[in-house]
Order: sequence, then C-alpha cells, then structure tokens
Amino acid sequence: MRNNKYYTIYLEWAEKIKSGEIKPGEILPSENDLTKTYKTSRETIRKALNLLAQNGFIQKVKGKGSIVLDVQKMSLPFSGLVSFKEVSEHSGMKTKTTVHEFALMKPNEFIKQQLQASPKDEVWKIVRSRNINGEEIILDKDYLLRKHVPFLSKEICEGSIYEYLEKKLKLNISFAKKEIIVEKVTDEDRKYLELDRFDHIVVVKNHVYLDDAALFQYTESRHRLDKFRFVDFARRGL
Amino acid sequence: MRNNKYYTIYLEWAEKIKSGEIKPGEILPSENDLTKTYKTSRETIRKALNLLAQNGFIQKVKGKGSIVLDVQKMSLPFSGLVSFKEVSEHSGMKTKTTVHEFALMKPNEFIKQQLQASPKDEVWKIVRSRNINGEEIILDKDYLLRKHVPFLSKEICEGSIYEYLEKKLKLNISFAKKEIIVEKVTDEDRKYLELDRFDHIVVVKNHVYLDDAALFQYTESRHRLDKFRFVDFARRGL
DNA sequence: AAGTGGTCTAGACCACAAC
DNA sequence: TTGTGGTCTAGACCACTTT
Repeated sequence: MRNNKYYTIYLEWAEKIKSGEIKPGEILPSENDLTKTYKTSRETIRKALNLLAQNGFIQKVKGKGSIVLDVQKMSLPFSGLVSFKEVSEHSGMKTKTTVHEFALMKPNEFIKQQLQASPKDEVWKIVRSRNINGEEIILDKDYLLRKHVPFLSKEICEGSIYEYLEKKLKLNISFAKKEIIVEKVTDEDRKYLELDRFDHIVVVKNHVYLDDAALFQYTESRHRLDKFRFVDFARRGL
Repeated sequence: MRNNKYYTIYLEWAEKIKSGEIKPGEILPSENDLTKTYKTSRETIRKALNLLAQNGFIQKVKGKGSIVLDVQKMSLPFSGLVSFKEVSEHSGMKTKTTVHEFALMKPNEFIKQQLQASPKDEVWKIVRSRNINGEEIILDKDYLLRKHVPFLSKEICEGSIYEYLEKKLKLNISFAKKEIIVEKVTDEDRKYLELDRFDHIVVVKNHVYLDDAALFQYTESRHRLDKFRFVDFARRGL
C-alpha cells in the first residue's frame, strides 16, 4: 500500500486494537520501547501513535502512556469519507444498486454553482438507488466533472464509482466538505424510494476534492429518516 | 493560551485565512521560507502546516506548496465538538436557554449503560431548551458524572456548562463519540419545543471524554428537523 | 537544475505521573 | 528518582513539480 515506516506501524496497531488483541483500557508499550522493537527513531513512532490518536484508537496521556480506547461500539463505517460500497461490504448487509439516470450533460445553474464549473464544462449525472435488505432506502445523486473523469459507463455506476476512480483512473480523492440537513421529500424521492408516509428525508451533501485541491464531484445522498445513521469521532480544539 | 511555537504559528495563519487576508487558491510561503521568518526548525513549521491541513485551511501538494482552501462557505461552527454557546456567539443569533430540569440522581439502567457508571455513582441530570430567534428549537438532555463534577447549579446551566467545566473546574474535555439519528417525537419534545406538526426529530447523541480517557458526560441534543444542520470537513484515509 | 513537500534520524530539554 | 509523552532542533535523503 504505502512504504512509509510510520504508516505500517500504524496499521499494525490499529489492527491489534480492532481485532481485540489489545483491549480497551490497556496501555501500549512506551514510545521508547517501540523505537527499540521497530529499530526506528522516536519521531517516527510518534507519527504512528498520533495517527492512532486522531482516528480514535488511543488516548495519549502525558506521564502515563497511550491508553487503548473502545473502538468496537463506534461502528466506524459511517464515519468520515466512505463510499456506499465500502460501508455495505464491512457491515455484511445484502445490498443492491439500481442506476436510474446516467447522462453527460451541460450543467444547469445549480450544478454550475456547486461544482464551480464554467459554462463549457461537461458533467456526468448519475442517479442511483440503494436497496438494503430488500428495501429501497437511499437515493444517490452524483455529479462529476468530465474534465477529471473522461469516461464513465452505466456498468461502472452499478458497482463502485470510487473504486473505478481510484484504481483505474488513479485519481486521488483527498478530502470532502460534508453537510447534513433534513429536507421535504420530493417527487423524485417518492419515485425511487419506499418512503411510506415519511414526508421528510435526510440529505447528506458532499463536495469532494482531489489531492491537488480541485473540486471534482458534488453528491447528494438522500436517506430515509428511519434508516439514517451517522457516527463520528471528534477531537476538541486541534 | 499555549506556549507552543507550532500552535502559535498555526493560529496566526488560520487567522490570516479566515479573515481573507490570504485568499483561496493562493500559495503559502514554502516551508523553508517559514523556517527563516520564524527562526525555527522545519519540523516545527510542518506541525503548524499539518494542523492547518487537518482543519481544512490548506491542502499540501508535493512539489508545489500549500494551497489555501475556501474556508468561508464551510460555516465551520457546527463542525466537530462545539458547545451551543460557542456556536450561537459566533453566528450572532439571538438565543436564550431555559432550564426545565436540574437534579442530582441515581442513574437508571439507560444512563448506567451510557455512562458506564457503577450503581453508587451519582449523576447530574439537566434538561434545557434553546430558543433561537424567538423559537424553541433544541432540547438538550445532559447527564454528567458527579465523580468528575462535584458541584453544579441551575445558574451555571443557564449559561455555558462547558465554560464552567473548563475554566473553573479545569477539566480538559478531549474527545467525543458522536452519533446522529432521527427519532419519533416524544411527549417531552412536544412539551418543551415548538414542533408544529413535525413528528420526527434529529437526535445528536454525544459521549464526551476527558483527557485521561475517562467518560464523564452523555448528552442528547434534539433538534427540530427544519432547523438542523451539521457540517464537517473530512480527510480520506489517514 | 532548482525548489517543493514527505520521510526519517539522533539527539536534547521539558512537564507530568508514578514509585 | 525514574519513566512517560510533548516540544524542538539541525541535519539528511527522497519523490515530485516547475523552470
């Protein structure tokens, strides 16, 4: 994956904590011990431990050591930036994706605004619904700038767009600005989802950026109220 | 505040970006330049820049430099761990807090579970509603372990509990596990909030931890659907 | 070729917790 | 007093972008 020393060490201990080999409340070996076992410098060990702390695996306490946190009940999957496919694979639910719209279009005013596109930019529009355990629950509306994604197909959209972008196109998705609000249900929502008598829907709006800070995708993920869940680990201040 | 060199540098550039003195798309001085202007080592500069990157102020690109991101439209306030008071002060809205319940109690089963409390722990229970621009919109239910908060008063709860905990009690709130879901409206919600004909409500559940990794507070923040908004900046992978 | 950020090293001194 | 994590330094080499 990466040939960073500190990242390998991070993965190794993240795995030990996730698997339960090390239990919440226990203390990791000290930084000095770790420099010896890994034959590396202390700053490198500290980079690995800081990653663990940032991601909610440990809490570092001055004078004491690195305390393992309870990461089990976090059900991390929905946190941060993850694609539907990654989530569903981890959670072991039966899922199915249906593509309802797939087109290359000129951006309308709304999309031009969201993607900061120029009038001559072309945009892929994809509308998909997600079936989880037999119910149509999520409606995903994706808009991608053709500038960054020259080719796309309906078949790719039935799988994971992200996998295609990262593995085939070697695009590096780097960060996203996310907004969660609740909106009134639209006709489109009712058309593709099983909404019963719900008249509101949770909308997750995402602006996604590449590693050169270029905005390349705008996504609206529309979730039925009763099935929506978002979990997050947040450190205060810095 | 802190006498870290890297944190001071971070604050300085965060301010320059927030104020618009440096505009989105511009490039920061190189790390080598910054070591000279601050007469410090490169690793220290890098700590400051990494903080800026983590918090969505810049994007670092190898071979190019640190690109300033558009932080304006993020309306950061609701991101991560922030108290109601901090949010309302930044946004300049007229807000008012009403304390409906204030008591020291033995934890029931639910609270015992949420706070991982022993039967002999005592718990502060506070129920407050938040009035924003003349409407009762948010219902906050707080449970704090007396173990960590020996004294509390109704007056303190009318202001900011967090300010009291951090400034007076010198508690260091360090991180939180947050969960956002939608629930059916309860009688209690209707009693204290102006819910019109909404029959669902957005619930933000928070488990809050001190810097020694001790869980000390469980909070449910219940928001009227139409007024709820959550924004987040998320980096992919590490 | 020159400049940029990314990784890594081997030391140093400090504040804090435990013994 | 000893061990812990937190900060800081001055150097090194690398991969990448720009000129």
